[in-house]
Amino acid sequence: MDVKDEIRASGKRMTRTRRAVLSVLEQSQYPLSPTELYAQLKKRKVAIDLVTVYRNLVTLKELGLVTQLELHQEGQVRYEMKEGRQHHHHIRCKSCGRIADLLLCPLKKLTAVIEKETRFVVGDHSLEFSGWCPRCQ
Amino acid sequence: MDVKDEIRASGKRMTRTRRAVLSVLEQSQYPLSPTELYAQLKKRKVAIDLVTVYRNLVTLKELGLVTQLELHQEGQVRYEMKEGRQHHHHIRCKSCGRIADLLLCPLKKLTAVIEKETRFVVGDHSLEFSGWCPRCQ
DNA sequence: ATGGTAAATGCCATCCACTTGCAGTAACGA
DNA sequence: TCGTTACTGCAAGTGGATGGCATTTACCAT
Repeated sequence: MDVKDEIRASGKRMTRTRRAVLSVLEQSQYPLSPTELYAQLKKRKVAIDLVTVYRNLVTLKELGLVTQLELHQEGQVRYEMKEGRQHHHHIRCKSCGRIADLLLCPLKKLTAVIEKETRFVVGDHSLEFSGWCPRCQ
Repeated sequence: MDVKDEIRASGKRMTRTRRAVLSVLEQSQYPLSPTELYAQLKKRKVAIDLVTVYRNLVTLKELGLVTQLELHQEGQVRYEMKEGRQHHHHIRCKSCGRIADLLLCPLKKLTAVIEKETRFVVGDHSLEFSGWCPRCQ
């Protein structure tokens, strides 16, 4: 089942703009904010409104095709394709803003501890680091 | 060196509003957003502007007296007193928004691994969980 | 191939967290 | 008590994100 079928299966449609949004996300090396994504689309001469970018991101997130993340102190949200990638986290450079993937997740065993400690049922977690990238050190 | 002295030592002043902001933060059981803090102050009949709350929080953070945190998907920032409390994280209820402390931090040993993997120099990290609190399960 | 219907879009206005400018006020050391 | 300057309050401005609504368009049934 490819992306188009997944979209159709939920009663959504594969539109010109949605295709463009997916295409930019697929080709990006790092998670994009709605504004950055919009700028990329403009650069490619795609006619689209920023509002439509936002709405498409919401839809794609609901469908589980993209992951939404918030990086510490950035004050904006970012999206990346989920597509086969396994659960991971990020580190962001405090100086230039560059974002890199971390392939580790140290939290798998932690849920039980937290549930015992707090009596919460644990859902998601969010973990990210900031620091200084090789170029900015 | 008490709080007032720390403030004075940096050339700042201990004003009526700053005292009130500190007092509310000290008595809160959980981290407060600027708006919540403002509401608390109003309830106590403190004459203060929301802008002043924001500016005081910036100052207190710069002085290292309070910690700023952002909880996943909340779209706002929160502050809590640092005052002797050790490094910790939080869990937030997806249903009612209640926030609880986690006394653990599993990341102490992780810095070296990340620095090797990414060649970043690691600064801070941010970790929080969301889930369902006892009352909302 | 075409027409109907509901999803999707674009444009507009709005919301909300947060910031900035500036003139007036007040903390506090001299 | 006085002078310096940090601080405050009010007003206006930013920027990310959302909501309303008329129009367009995807796509399935015919």
